[in-house]
Amino acid sequence: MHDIKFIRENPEAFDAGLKRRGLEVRSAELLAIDAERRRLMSEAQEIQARRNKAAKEIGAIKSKGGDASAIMAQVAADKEEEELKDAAAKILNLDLENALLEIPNLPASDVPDGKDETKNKLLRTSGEPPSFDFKPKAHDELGVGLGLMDFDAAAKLSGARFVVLKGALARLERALGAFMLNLHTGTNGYLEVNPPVLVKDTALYGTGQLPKFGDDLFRTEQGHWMIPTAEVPLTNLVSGEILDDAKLPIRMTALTNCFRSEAGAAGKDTRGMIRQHQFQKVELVSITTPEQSEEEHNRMLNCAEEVLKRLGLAYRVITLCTGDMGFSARKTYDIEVWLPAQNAYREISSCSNCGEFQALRMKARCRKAGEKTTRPVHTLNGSGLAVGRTLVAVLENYQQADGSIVVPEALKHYMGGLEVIKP
RNA sequence: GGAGAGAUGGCCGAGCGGCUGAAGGCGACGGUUUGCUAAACCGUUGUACGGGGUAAACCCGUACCGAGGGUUCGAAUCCCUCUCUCUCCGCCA
Repeated sequence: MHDIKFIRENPEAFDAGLKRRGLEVRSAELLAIDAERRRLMSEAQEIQARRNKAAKEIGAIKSKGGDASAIMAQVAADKEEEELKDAAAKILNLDLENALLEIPNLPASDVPDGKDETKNKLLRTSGEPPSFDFKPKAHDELGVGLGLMDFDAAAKLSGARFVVLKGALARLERALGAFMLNLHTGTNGYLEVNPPVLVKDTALYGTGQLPKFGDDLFRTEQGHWMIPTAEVPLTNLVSGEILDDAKLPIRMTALTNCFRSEAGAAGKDTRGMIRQHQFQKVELVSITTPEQSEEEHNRMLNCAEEVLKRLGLAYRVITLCTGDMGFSARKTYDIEVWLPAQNAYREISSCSNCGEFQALRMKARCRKAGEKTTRPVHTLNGSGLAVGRTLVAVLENYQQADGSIVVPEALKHYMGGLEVIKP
């Protein structure tokens, strides 16, 4: 959420940021509401101060057995007026908040401008796509061929966009999750967290999925929402807190299932495991001071890249342009892994710096020891990595002509020493 | 699911409808004392919003004692609703 004070002091910068996102300018409209609401608030407060004083006088007079009816009449009139102003101010406060909640974060100055993904900027590539002396198969063909990946069974149980993994592939997914978690909790220094995957509205408002994107989520009959990413519970862990600057950055990681309705993706990636309603993901979340967040963003990106390097997978990193960034982000790097069967790089991680945007929504602040003023923290999140898509990448990149899969060196230990997955 | 108890500041804990932003204790911070440590003593110690101040410091006002309503000239204190926590019973991975 945006700080109305910032908009008050920097209306042109605010509008310029919205324009870069391809949106209409809003500062004039917001500031008009703001001015009116502040006027009403201070008027109501003045009356309240008067009433508080009068109430004390009444108490004093009555305790001496005197007659306070004159003051009481005045107070009654004041009260009526105050209630009117209060009610009006309350409505405007809500109007303002609702408007602010629906406005996305402003892009950082170094984010490339552009309407859509065609304007994203390549940052670097790493590794060589493998060459095959046969036509590489798609991961779903490989998995089904091995008899260890079953979309029909999943459809029977749950419908489209689900999968059943068995045997060595089920284990491979577990191995990938464990491998990533070990890397991040070990050398990368993240704290492992096992959070709920069902959360309340407030958590989703905090990270920005609500109020605008409820359609992308699953909701239980009891009113819980299923998390679309562990970013939601992990980041909201600091909601409402005032953290000591010295304790930052806080780095957390979690392996969870993620649930997405894929409402807007009808017909997209219908084959295979690329786009599922339920998938596993290892998430990285950092909570930092405002000064630290940019450096932390790069660090996080490196942590995610390290997973692919150790798995020996080719990838590239791109900086998303203003038009392709998510709602809460001020800057985002995507990592795309090479998929031989698609002959293309496909997204496997997204690392975003949200600046103070989420912190303002969830009232997460920090403070230097000994200082009075609090500041909103900065929040960052990134996939490290999407486990399901990593499994897809391993299958396609490590496939052999006979349809068997070589287990990457880094995973052998997790696979109980298994070298090759074959039927 | 049934029955009961509770929710107060960083923590513990008191609180008659007005003198309570909130006693007391602990912790933390600053200081005095001290060869060092310990101890003792003194002081400070919430957040947000609005206004003032170029800004930091600071000053004024308002709100907040789980949340939201209500009663009252006046509510942490009375009433209603909700949420959460705890205990016991049942069920259960």
